[in-house]
Amino acid sequence: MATIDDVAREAGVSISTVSYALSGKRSISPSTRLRVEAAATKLGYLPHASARMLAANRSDIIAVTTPLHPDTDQSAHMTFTMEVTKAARDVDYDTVLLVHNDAVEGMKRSAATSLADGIIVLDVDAHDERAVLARQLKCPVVFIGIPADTTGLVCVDLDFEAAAVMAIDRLVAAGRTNIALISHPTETIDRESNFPLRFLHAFEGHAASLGLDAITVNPTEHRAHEAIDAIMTRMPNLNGLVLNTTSDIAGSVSAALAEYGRKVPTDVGVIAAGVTFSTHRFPVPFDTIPLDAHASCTTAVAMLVDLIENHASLPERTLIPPSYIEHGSVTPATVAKTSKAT
Amino acid sequence: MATIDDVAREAGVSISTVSYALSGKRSISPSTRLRVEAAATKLGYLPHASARMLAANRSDIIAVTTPLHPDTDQSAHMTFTMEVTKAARDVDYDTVLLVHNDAVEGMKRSAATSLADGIIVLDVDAHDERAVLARQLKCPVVFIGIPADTTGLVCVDLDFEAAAVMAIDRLVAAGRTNIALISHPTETIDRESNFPLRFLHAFEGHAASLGLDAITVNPTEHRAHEAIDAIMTRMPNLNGLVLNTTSDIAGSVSAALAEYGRKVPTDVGVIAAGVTFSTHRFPVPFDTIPLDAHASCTTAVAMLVDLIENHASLPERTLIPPSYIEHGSVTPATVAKTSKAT
DNA sequence: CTGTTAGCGCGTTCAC
DNA sequence: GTGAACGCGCTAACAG
Repeated sequence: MATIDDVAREAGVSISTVSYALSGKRSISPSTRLRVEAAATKLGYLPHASARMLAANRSDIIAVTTPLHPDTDQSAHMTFTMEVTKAARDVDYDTVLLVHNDAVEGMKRSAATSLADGIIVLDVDAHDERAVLARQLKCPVVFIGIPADTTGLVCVDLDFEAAAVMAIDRLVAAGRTNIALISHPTETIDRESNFPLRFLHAFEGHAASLGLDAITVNPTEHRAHEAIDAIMTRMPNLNGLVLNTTSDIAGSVSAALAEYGRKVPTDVGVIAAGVTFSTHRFPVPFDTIPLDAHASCTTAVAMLVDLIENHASLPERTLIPPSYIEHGSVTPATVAKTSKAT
Repeated sequence: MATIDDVAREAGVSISTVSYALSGKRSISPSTRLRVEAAATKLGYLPHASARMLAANRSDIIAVTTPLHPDTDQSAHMTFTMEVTKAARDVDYDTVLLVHNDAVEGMKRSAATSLADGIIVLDVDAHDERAVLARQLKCPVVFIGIPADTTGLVCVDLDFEAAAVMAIDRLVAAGRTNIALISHPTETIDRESNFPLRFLHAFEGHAASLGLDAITVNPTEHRAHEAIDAIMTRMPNLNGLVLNTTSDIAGSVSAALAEYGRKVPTDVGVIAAGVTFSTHRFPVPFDTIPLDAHASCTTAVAMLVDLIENHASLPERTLIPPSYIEHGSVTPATVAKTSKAT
């Protein structure tokens, strides 16, 4: 409501003095600054958003594209969108949402009209059309997720490869060398969503390099039973299980194992890796290597702001090192019932 | 990149002619309009967002506040946020997200800086601080959800009372008069989230008016077993069940009933009412009276735009009539095993 | 170094 | 169909 004019009048100074006093872009004597600040507070002055955008040639808005694939976990999208928004607010940016069929058109529009200063891309496919677009836009873009070709892009993600290695190493360290992976449903893999494949390949590669004959399964259902059936058939002496899959499937793993008389963690050590959901509410909580939305989004936003404000030159790929959260679902195979490992 | 100046020069007309030709706010002779349009297309002209906002004194942006209560269903939030965004795009508005602790401050900021033309409020509590704020803001606000006091507000929601009545009537029509309601977890009720209470009260009121001694349960867990235990103890001859609860609980109802040897729909007819989730993936899909995010959000956005563009005077409460989707979980009690009802 | 004056950014819209 | 005055804040250039 109040304009910079009102504040200037109230403080008895010129408009530009108000601007400088409030932005701090030039030094102003303490006395006048205080008067200006007092006037601004008194009048509840906040600069008109569009006027500031036009004059400063910046909107302080970040656009977020979140395509909604029917198979992907809605709550995971929500988490990332919210985390980006919170991270953006922490550095004084707002976020506009560019949804699904509007994603590509929205990116163009946002860049062409200078609606947003930069763009965050979520839920990235291996071959994502938004990657092609990002290369032609002069508007800064940061991807959360890694497409197949990262040339000329800036991408942030959990180091899924390291997470897969960490999961195997933890199980092996606990003496569990008959290991299986339940990966994502086939429909997700088929879409070439990028991280399930990265995890799967790293898992198989690391297992092979250790001489383990680990097996992997991609379920078609939304519960674990089918996957566990397949695993138990091929590997009856299973004692380590890695879950890089949906919460529906992970949540029913304990029940599916129980049908074979196998318990977690005594018979089978279980690690959920590269997942956004928490296993707190599961019958048995699992050790988790989280796909930490907070970390990814905070990093991505910080990088985008660096691009916007400093025209920074950033690496194509920034991989966030995995962390390990223990919940007691991986105990040493031989002394499982007696004590914790040393 | 291209400005209105470039288009004017390219088309050989004045700036204002370009503006009128493209906005359609005044009639322009077809020949010049075509030249202007051709020039605009050729140059890929789109008006600079902040310039248009400043000149038109409208941002074509709608703010959406979505506080994140730890107990509420993330995917439900996602659904509503996305539906609002899609509905807004359909009428040429973008959406900015105002998140959680930022919700109240964000509403003030958005209104004071004219960042957004209007505000949509999601996840409304019975006593929501945002209702108080909305009354002082001159910025149009529409609530999706109904707070206790709607004076001076504009609110949209499913008619939960009608949904409760519909659920009971359906069960009664199928000859199922021993009816129980599984309501939301106590933590949600305690927060006075508004709709679970509205549903609960309508359920109890309608049951009483029909002379049924229906019972209601508020679970504390995230699965149905506890609730079913409580119901079966008090009403061993249960034959109708209404679910106005979370997807976790609804999803385990069939299993919990099975522990008492009761099957759906032969022994117990089940209706999920006022819920956002789908029961497609449940072991037995349930008849559903959906809390249709699409309908609510489309209506809310249409009303908000009406407020913004026409300063419309709208009713405090707009209740969306419930609809009923059959999945075969309510069959007549006496002929359940033989045929469908007539 | 502090404060002021003046022009700019880009569309919209009113008056001619 | 056109010229020009806005809308509001930022900032370079200038003066004290």
